[in-house]
Amino acid sequence: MSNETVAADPPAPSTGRARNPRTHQAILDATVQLLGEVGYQDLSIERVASRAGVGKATIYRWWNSKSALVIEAMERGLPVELPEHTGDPRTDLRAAIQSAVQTYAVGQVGSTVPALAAEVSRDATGAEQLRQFLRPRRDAAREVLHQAAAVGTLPPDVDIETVIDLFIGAIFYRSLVRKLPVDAVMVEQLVELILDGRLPRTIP
Amino acid sequence: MSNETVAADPPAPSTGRARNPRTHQAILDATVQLLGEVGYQDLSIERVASRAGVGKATIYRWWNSKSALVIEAMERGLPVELPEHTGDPRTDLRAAIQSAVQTYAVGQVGSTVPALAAEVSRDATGAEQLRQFLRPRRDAAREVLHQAAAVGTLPPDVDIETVIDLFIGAIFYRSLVRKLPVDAVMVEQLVELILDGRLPRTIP
Amino acid sequence: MSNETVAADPPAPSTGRARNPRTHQAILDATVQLLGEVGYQDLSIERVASRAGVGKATIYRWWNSKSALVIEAMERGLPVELPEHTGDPRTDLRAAIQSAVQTYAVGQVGSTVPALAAEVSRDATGAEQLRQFLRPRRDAAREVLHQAAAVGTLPPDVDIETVIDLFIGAIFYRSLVRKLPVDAVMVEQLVELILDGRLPRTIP
Amino acid sequence: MSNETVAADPPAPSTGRARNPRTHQAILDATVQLLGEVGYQDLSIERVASRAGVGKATIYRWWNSKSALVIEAMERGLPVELPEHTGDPRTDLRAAIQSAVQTYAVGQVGSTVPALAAEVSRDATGAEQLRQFLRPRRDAAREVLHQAAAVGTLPPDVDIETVIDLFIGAIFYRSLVRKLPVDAVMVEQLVELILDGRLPRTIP
DNA sequence: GGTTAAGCGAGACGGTACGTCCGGTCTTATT
DNA sequence: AATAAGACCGGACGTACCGTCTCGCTTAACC
Repeated sequence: MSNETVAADPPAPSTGRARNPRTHQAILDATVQLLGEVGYQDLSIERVASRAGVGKATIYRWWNSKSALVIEAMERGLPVELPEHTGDPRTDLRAAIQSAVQTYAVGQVGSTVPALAAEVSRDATGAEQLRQFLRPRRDAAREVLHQAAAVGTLPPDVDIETVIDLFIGAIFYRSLVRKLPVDAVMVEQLVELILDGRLPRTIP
Repeated sequence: MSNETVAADPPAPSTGRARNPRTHQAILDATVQLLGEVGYQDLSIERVASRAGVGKATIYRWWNSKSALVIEAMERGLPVELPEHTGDPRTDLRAAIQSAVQTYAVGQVGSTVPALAAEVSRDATGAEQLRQFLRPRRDAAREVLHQAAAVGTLPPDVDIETVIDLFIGAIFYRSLVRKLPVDAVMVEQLVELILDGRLPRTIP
Repeated sequence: MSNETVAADPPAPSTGRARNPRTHQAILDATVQLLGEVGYQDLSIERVASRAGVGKATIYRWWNSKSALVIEAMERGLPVELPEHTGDPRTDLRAAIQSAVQTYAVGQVGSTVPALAAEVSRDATGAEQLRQFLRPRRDAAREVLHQAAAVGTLPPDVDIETVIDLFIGAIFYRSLVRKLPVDAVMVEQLVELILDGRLPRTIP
Repeated sequence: MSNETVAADPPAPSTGRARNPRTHQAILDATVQLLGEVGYQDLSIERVASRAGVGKATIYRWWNSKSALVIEAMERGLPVELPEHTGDPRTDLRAAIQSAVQTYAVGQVGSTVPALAAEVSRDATGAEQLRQFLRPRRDAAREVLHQAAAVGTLPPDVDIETVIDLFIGAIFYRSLVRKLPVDAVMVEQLVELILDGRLPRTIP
């Protein structure tokens, strides 16, 4: 269901020296480190190579762009944390939404996504890689909503993908575009919107 | 209501020659042109200067970054289109949402916003500029929702800003991050969610 | 009289598989081809290997430098053409000088020699290889001059090596350094200088 | 009579900031230094830039190849030493030949010339630059031989250019191609050849 | 209305990074 | 054991821009 790798590995070579796994891990590690230290914009292939003790050409051999490298590095180095499943729709949905807040409004991943989105805007392959990267982040939420629909907490024909876009989009947009904090109140507003159809209210 | 200029004008010159308006317009025009031709990523100050027939230093004198230049150019060159006000909440909200779709999912502006969001993530001044740029885009929606709350279509204590984040976020995220189209169905889903508390449903 | 091979053969293999003659010929052939197509400067080991269908390491195993490879390739692939011996000193000397013109001012070999000379300037082994490569080219001239001294056309104590340096040097320098053509007039001037002690004259 | 500059300066810019002479001197100085330290082959534009404290692009702006840079650096940094003129043909010719020995068989210039000759072999512009670089080195010799022809020591119709090629070629070829030393004996052999028509003899 | 400071074009400049090529060395599997 | 294939580190290539800095010219603003 999830992709194995995001990188566009060149056609499997039938002969020749095998790919050195240590080298590749070093590159991915260096990428994650630099992402945390200087951010996506100031991360250069040259610095990754130097940090990893690797030739630039080795990086270009296996990844054809900075975005492809960063996506794979984040996949392996910053895995999605899956909250436990209780079975109670409200509890589980709240956990899923809080997980999205963690991802987009707190962690390293979120602040990198706008740059990736911008970078792949003229690159169909990159766009697909980005989609595949985001997919597992949505899986937990999807499962929770499926469960809720199954037990009747949500209507059976609810459009789950759009519901997910609703709360991830709100968190993403408020945090990364408008640069405003996303607090517990907003999480609760989103939970109530989805489970109760109650629009967000201001606190009196 | 909106800011006059986004640029950080240098210290007021007590004497000497004044800023040449023709030069500035040429720079902004060239920026809008290049934004359409090559996109934000490949737009360089050097190309803008060359296209505008202007020295690079003149650009740096009046704008301290590419993002500041682009924001001002978009403000002046790609003004927000304001749909007319009918007084019917459903009609007006639908128009406001469609306007957001136009902005983020169709036009030149939307595809630039992720890049701006990424660029200003480490720059408080830039973040404020971006917020001010986005403000007028929200104003129409805010007014519609105020009106709806006034006539009782929405609860009086509805959190209008969060409602706006909800539908702009969903459109923005689906279109620009997930690179999926935003169609009329989704617009209707958003209208019904806000006015009827009805979660999005799949089409049977 | 001439060396058998210029290459620094690795330590004599006491056991194991022997050097593959087909492979070696393919390498030398590819080298001669590329020398003609792109010249010495742009000839790379990588291209030779690819053209010959051979691994780079195989080349490095048998030749320790590009110059060694090229020298051996030219020895085998572009052999010196020896003019027939008539016994008449003037005819034979003229033929020897014309042969030098062919070598240095017309063929593939000459234009490679400056590059080799430059390359081996800090490499004693390479210098010796270059000397050995050039030796057979001098042999014909030496024999002609010996014969002339024997029959009294030249003084018995003539310094034959220096005489050879004189005419080869003049041809080499004018053609390859000054990039000027070497014509029949100059050949005759050299013949008369050596046999008659007549300095070169301008044509009236 | 001599060229003013070898570099292919871009068309004189009528406007804009003036070329910084200190920067250019620093580049030429660094080139001469590195030429002495590592030789032409291992001299890279990158090292010159780093040594001179200069951006690579600045070098490429004014010189379009390594050879053009090196030629101009040698012209300015390793000027030809002119022996004094006595009026006696034999003395002056000996001095001119010894000067050629200094240049080609001892100094930094000579060992660089084969590399230059090789590099410009497919480049007409470079070939012309090399010719112009060599010209002043020949001027002293030319004047001496003109003088000798004027006073009757040489035939009036002597082909002076070819005579110069003869002795420079012999020195150049023996020293740089055959890697043999050029001693006082050879100088005397060349003087006697030219002034007396006496072929070189071996020392008994 | 003459003086003068600033605006301005052009572009030089030191840097950083780009993406590519090649040099030499080293595995790996094949022959 | 020699080889074809090719991964790998490192160094250099020539180019594009960055943001800053002169130049010399032009022109508006103040005396």
